[in-house]
Amino acid sequence: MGILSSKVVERLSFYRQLLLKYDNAQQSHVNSAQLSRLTGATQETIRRDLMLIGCQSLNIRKGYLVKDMVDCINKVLDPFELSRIALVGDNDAFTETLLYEYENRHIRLVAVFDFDTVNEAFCRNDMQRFHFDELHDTIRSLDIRLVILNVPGAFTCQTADILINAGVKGIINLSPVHLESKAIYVENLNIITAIEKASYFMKWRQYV
Amino acid sequence: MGILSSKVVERLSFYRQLLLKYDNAQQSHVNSAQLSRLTGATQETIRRDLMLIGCQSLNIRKGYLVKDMVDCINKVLDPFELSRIALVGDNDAFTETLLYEYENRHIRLVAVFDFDTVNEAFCRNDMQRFHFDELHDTIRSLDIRLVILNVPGAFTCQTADILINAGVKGIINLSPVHLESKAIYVENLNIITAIEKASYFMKWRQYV
DNA sequence: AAGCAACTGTTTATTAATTAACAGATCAAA
DNA sequence: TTTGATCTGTTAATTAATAAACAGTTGCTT
Repeated sequence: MGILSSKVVERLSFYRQLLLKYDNAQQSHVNSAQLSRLTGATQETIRRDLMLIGCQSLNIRKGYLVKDMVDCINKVLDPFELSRIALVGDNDAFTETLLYEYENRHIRLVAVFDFDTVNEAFCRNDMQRFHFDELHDTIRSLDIRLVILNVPGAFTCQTADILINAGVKGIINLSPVHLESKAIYVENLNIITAIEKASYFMKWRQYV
Repeated sequence: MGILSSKVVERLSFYRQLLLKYDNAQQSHVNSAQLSRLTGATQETIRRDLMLIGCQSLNIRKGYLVKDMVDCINKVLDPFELSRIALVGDNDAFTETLLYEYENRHIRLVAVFDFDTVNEAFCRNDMQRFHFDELHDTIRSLDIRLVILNVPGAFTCQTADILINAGVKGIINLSPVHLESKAIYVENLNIITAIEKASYFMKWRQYV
């Protein structure tokens, strides 16, 4: 199977997030119409996405088996081995999410870097807190490849340099300064752009 | 001029963020090749975007006048009147960004809601801190239409309900539970999806 | 003032993504 | 066992987005 497009990967991630809740609710099957209602994607898009990853319905009248679909998506999205990630610039909501809500055995938050002292509320033996000063050395010694960067824009570039220099290969950049790199993978989630986009479409669609 | 596509709006926001730094650096002109290098978009895409909003180069040999381009983008992206926004679930980096880095006279952070007590570091007379208990009443009395939702997934839906009920017309959802609404504008910036996407492409592009 | 170089503005072509359409398979009910 | 409703899997059509191509204009240089 070849590489999938960015949009397909996004949707697969989204389907799985929904299905994991479904699974807990003892719903054994799901069809494309139901998924369409939950996701906003059309039925055809969903079936096509599943076709691309070789996920087939075994019971054509009831739709897809939730467990099967999750397994198929797991095979595509989960890294081969444990991926240790770090959060640079604290955010209680993210920390809580990554530690307690995101139960993916293949991806785990192992370090949080901040200026502040330790926040006792979020301490586990498999997750440690560090001061910014320890950034380079800790990233290197823990062999962290993927980092969520959540610092004010004034620190974005210098922090990114430290990270790349310490061996990081992917940055999810939540800071308001756009990062661009050919050497590593960068995903910019720019809050300023999000606000301006929201304002624009709220104006046009006359929600306001 | 008609409504622009989501991608064009995103790029315009991005161009402006770059140009505002350019402007400070006393660079009077910029051409599409330079912008292309900074943004990753092709020259043609950039020229086409600018054409769409009626932004023209007055000096065809030097490229676009930075000031003019910013003015053109302002006209398209900035709301007619002051847009008061709120941050629900604190995040020091975002608060700092929105208060001190994002100097847009048309969009202003006026309220932060959190469980914690006041963080003295971020207090200004035009921005106030509130407890979650005050969410509904404060949103309504301050007439806030756009909110950044930054809470753990367990609280996403109930908080969104309160917000919508209080008159909010747009939510930028940073929590790990997808929101979908036909009544209001929703922009999901899902950190779980971002992580899974990054892992996927890092694997395929062999950055790891 | 003539010629050249640089960069835009716009049209046309190409590629990507989404939606529509429908044949085929299978389960359920009568 | 037959009929029919339902939902998939896949191909074809449409739409959206990007990239290429190039004519046209202007300023700079000689």
